[in-house]
Amino acid sequence: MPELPEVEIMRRYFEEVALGKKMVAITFHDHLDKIFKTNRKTLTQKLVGASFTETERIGKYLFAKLDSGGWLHLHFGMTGNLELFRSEELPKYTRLVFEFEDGDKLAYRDLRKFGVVEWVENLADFQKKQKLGEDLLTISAEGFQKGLENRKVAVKTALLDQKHFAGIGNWIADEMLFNCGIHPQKRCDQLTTEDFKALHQSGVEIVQEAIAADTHYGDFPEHFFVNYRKEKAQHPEHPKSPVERLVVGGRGTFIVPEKQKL
DNA sequence: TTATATGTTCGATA
DNA sequence: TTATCGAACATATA
Repeated sequence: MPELPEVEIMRRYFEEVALGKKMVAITFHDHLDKIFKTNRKTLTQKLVGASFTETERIGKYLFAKLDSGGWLHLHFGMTGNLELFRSEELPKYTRLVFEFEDGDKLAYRDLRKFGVVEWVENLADFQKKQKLGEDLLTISAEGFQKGLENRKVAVKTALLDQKHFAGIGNWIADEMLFNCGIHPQKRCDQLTTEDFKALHQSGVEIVQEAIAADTHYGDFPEHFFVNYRKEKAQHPEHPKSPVERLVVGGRGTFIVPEKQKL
């Protein structure tokens, strides 16, 4: 589910349902423990008895501050999300539950277990160590260009790299490249300043619109290219140029050949 | 049975 | 030392 817009939507949801409420227990439900980069014992010590006081988001990384010190970092991988519940039965694919004093329970769910839950002391240090760039919504057009212009890799591959600016994922990258009429395999260092400007603007617009529309995967504004993001789909503006699938940087990539040429 | 999936990391190679 | 590439991770669905 989660690229920048959906993580932002989850951040807002997290604020609504979890902020300011004391945790009375947390329970773990991943026998591999792969998700928990901080061990169970430490997580329990940090969380139980504490409350969340505020949230932050950088790209696809969500953080919630603890009144006991430090932050909880949540990453949702490819298939993670949050769900408030009160029933005895766990929501499907629940890996961690936060139990609050008012009886609410918040499930961290993640089918494929590519997500991460961990405690971090300090956000700036974490960002540095993780080589996590500035959020796409706040980086300047110049900063955006700087992160890309000298790279020799395919532009799509560079857009997915989180180290210069953070938040773009596979469908947003395709959406931006379609909007700008740029072929995903074009090398970064072949692009013009106009291209970089257009990509930056397009990225910000897509993300803002997706957030405003409260978009979840499979539920996008009608004019988004992602709705035609499958092999042989016919985009209304390009009826004679059916959508083609390529693999770029190991990721499935969709283009309208007539509009995006190498 | 094979291919694909919204993300990131790690080891090999240049 | 840095940049790039491809495989790997775990699970479901078509």
